[in-house]
Amino acid sequence: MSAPTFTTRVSRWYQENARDLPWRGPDVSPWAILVSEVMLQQTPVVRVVPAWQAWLARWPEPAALAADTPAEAIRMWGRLGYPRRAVRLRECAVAIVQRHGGRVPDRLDQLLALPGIGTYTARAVAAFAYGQRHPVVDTNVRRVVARAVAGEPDAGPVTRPADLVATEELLPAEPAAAALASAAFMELGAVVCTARAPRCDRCPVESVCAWRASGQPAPTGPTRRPQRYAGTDRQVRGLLLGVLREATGPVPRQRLDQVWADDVQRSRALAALVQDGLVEPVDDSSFRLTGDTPLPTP
DNA sequence: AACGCGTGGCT
DNA sequence: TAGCCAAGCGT
Repeated sequence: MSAPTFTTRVSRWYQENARDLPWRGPDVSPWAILVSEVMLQQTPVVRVVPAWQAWLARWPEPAALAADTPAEAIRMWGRLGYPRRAVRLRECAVAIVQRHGGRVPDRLDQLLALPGIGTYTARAVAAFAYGQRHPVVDTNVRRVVARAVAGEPDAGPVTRPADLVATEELLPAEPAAAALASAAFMELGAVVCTARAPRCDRCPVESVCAWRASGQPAPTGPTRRPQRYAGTDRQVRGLLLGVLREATGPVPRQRLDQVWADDVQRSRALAALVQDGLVEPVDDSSFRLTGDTPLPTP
């Protein structure tokens, strides 16, 4: 398999089969793309679409979000999960205003320095919002490259420098074509070369896939320990936050006490929410989302 | 470097 | 049914 063949096939497949996702439109701002990338960190596309539209209708540019409270960001985040992302996204907007005059930066190092923006998201914004030639490597791309190029059933759990190098070698020289290829690799991993049940009969590179050629071996070695949820602090945090999100004023501690019986665990979870900037005490007996203000009396 | 961090749909 | 999983990041 040559890289041009592989990349050309996947790119052509993408141009004919890409899902019509709203952040892929022609007039989508860098800020809107950044917001989509943060929301898509560990949250499925179908749940992100409506949240993204509502978020941008309310905060069409970074300065608007920066001027609002963390509490409103947490509420708008809804049930996308990992609500620390909402707080960081607002902090990101503040940093964009302070450091970059309210415009999303186009330099990789400046993007990486923003809160909540890591290796993947920085490269995704640079490529998809600004058309730069950078390898954009997420879990889908790692899996596609591991299978099709290396012949391995799956990639490692984290992005390593070697993954960036391997993906960079697949990119066309021309920046716009490289960005399109990155989107195409991600799409292929998301809808065809999936983790559980790959649809090889619909794959544009089945005939050149190293994993397919070697008989599609199953993964060996230690499988990653599955993430538990029931009974964890995360579940308790979610329950506490659910109450605070719905509240219109300070929430008495007694009401929070009702969401979880174990005092030690509940207190630990609440303290962690405070530590993470999601929640703050109002006085010695009540709490609210950070910066929340009571509804004005009509 | 492994772990903590939400949520809901799918098999 | 109860895991398993989904465009990661920060520590």
